[in-house]
Amino acid sequence: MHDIAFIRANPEAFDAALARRGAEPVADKLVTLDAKKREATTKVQAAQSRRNEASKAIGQAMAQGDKEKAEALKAEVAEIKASMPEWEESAAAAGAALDDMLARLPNLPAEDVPQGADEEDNVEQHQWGTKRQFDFEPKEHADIGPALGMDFETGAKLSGARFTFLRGDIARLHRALAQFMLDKQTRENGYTECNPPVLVGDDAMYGTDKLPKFAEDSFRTTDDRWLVPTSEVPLTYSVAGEILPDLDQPIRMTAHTLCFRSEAGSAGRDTRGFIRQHQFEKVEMVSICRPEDSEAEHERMTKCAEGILEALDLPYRRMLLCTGDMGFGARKTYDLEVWLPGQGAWREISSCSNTGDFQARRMNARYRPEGEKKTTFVHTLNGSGLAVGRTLVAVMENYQQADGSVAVPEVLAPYMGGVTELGRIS
RNA sequence: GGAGAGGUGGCAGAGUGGUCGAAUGCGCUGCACUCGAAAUGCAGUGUGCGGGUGACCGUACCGUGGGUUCGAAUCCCACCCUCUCCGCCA
Repeated sequence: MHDIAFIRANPEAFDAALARRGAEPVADKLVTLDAKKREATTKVQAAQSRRNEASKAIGQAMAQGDKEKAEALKAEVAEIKASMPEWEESAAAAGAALDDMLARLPNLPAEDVPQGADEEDNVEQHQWGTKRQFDFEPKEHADIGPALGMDFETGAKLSGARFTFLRGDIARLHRALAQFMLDKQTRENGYTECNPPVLVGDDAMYGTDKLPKFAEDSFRTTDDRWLVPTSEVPLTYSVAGEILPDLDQPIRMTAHTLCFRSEAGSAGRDTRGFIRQHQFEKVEMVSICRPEDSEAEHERMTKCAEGILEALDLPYRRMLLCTGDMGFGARKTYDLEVWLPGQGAWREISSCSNTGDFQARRMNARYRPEGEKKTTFVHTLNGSGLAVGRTLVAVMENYQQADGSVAVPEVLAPYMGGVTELGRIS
């Protein structure tokens, strides 16, 4: 959500920033609606003021037993009241139109976000690790998976396309990855472990900018709740409506949850394999911080995600997303792309975004700076640390061996109960 | 799911149609007293929106949304949430 006061004061700058994302200029329309709303509101308030005054006078007149005066005042109030609905409706209509427009506008990109149309224009920041050399032709995870217990057919039998049934040590490895990530985020990176609901109401989805634009990308329950597309939603929304006392330290939360996405716009993309599922697991990081701290926090968060890949010895590169590839609510995003030798491609495994005060405005999350009377909107950040399913894919492809087995990364040993390699099951 | 009770300011808690944005207590902030602290006294202490350079003014908000009324924290309706008991249940 954007600050209408800012747009009113800087219409050209607003449109220019929006244009970087390929959006049409709207400041003019917004300012007009805003003026309309405020004009009507002022009229309503003036009428209310007169009504309140007269009503008090009626009370006094009644107390003094002056019925005549009271009746005269009542007539006056009736007249005032008659003029109110028109302006009330006008104010409400303009306000609703304004809110609706604002709610559908994406966040403005930060200044250092490169201009671009799509992922082709993202800018690589750095690479880490060395791509493994294989003395055989490395396979894609979807080809080695079935023999190891990654059962796409049973997933499809149960639930349709984009569902997978894991069985045996590969299921355990999947669990081990999640445990490992969560432990690292909590023990080393200072995030508080959370276990939030994954069914949430409209407010939580709206506040974290998943609604109204992306309703068709999420699953809805029959009792009008939403299956979260990411635990960013419950973690971030946990501070909605709050006025936080101080934020000397950012509030850092992490959770390992199921995530659900209908993948409505992705027909035909990544239909094979475990990359794009309707249901997947993710360890999420969320930070709530002061505006002046959010840039540093964004860098820190991205490093926390990178730390997981480094511990697993998975080569990756960090991409700074261009204006055309950034998500709706982000003002700046880093994607981490892991190297998949089977596919011979870099694939997104984490996305860390600074949304600035965009979500905070929607969900009214503020804090009071030390010694100040005014409240300020917080900044919110979210990042994957990491997508568990995709990390499993990366481990499979990077740690595969000539016989189709997969070695277990050393750091996962404490979680694997002595299993050092995934072999064929039965 | 059934029955009952209840949702008021940071917290506790009064208020059941008229200067109520709301008593009182606690907490917090400032000032006074003190060498300092405690105790005490005095003053202040919610949020949004609109207007004004500003002191400030107006307006809305007592779970949420409607309604009745000249006037609603207070009456009516619907919904949400919490608590107690019963039922069911991992």
